[in-house]
Amino acid sequence: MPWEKSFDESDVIEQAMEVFWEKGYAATSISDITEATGIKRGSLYNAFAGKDDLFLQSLLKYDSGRRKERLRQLEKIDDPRESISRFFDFAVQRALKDPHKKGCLLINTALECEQHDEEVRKIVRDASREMSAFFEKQIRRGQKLGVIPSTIEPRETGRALYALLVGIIVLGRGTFGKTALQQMAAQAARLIS
Amino acid sequence: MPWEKSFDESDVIEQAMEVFWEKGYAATSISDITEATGIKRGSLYNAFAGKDDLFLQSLLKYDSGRRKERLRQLEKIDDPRESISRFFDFAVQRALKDPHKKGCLLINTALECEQHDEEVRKIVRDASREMSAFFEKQIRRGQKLGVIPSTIEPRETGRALYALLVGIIVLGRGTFGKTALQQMAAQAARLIS
DNA sequence: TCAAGTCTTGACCGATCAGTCAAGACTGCC
DNA sequence: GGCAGTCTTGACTGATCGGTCAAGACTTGA
Repeated sequence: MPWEKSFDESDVIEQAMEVFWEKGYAATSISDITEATGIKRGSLYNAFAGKDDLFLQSLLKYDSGRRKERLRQLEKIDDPRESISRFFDFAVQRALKDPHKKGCLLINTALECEQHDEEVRKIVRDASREMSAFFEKQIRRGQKLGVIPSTIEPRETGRALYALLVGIIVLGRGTFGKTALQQMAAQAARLIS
Repeated sequence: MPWEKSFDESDVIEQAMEVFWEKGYAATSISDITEATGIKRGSLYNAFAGKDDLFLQSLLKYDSGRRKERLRQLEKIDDPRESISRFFDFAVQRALKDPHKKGCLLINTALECEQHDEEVRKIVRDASREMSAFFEKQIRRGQKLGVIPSTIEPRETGRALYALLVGIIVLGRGTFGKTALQQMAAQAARLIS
């Protein structure tokens, strides 16, 4: 039998993801990725179909390994108000901690959608819908539990919470500092009270 | 005296702006711009220092000609609640009308800040601060007029309104349709009541 | 009429882009 | 040991990138 690959494809995808995340798809070259991973050009093309494919794999990994995983964790929290506020806190913390201010790969990708094919766009679209559905679900749960007023419209407010979150993540990439981001995040609570 | 330029620099900047706005800085080539404007390569470099400069001019024109102009119009409106809601309505209308779903050039640029120099970053940062200051000012005005509750914190809420607006503009670029965007925009009113 | 000076044009530059490929390195089966 | 088959490597491709430049077109003042 043949020679085994000298690298783990999943590791390479993870490292490529970091590069795409930081620089964006258009501004990332294959050379950037070979430098970041140490994998030589030919080996990279032996393992992946091309730049598109590498990006797609990166996005899929981000979507299932980070976004969906986070949703799963937050859904475990008993108080839905807390699961909502924790989401905002996490976004603020991540923005403050990340020295590269990368934001969210899915949101970054949404803003360069023109450059991608339908498969990538669908991932972004589905992720977005799942996110606002998460907020909607938490609101409905809170209303059943009696901790969120029944006058609140779950769908409308869920979508607004998601838009607010997206705005905070975008503005966290440079413009605003700790205080401002925390103030924005705190206002989320007012949308569900 | 010499030969006059056969084109209006301001027109060229306007057309270049459209290209940068639609495709982003990294994905836009000089050839894209020569095709869009009809100006030959050499003439373009005779009039502008390079791609960076052309982008800077485009961004400056967008910032002063569109963003600031819009703020000036909205500040004329008597009822500050209406001037706020009009801003959200405008963002939704623009997203629905624009077939290219370009969003906002300043926000798009904020997400590719790594590729730009300090001058561009400063424009983006200042614009962002001016935007949240606008919302804050309208809230203070509304409180003086007695149409916005005095319990609302102007700075915090102003910033949240801006984040919500940014989120709507970003999500307007593909993911959500008319109904969803209008629902998000409608929730802005709940932050100031 | 012509010299001075700017604008236009398209060929051209080196660098870099995404992607290819042949030659050699290596592993495991026979 | 040797063959089959895959992986690695780095040189290579043609296309395109941002940017330059010399030659010609044109306008104006003298």
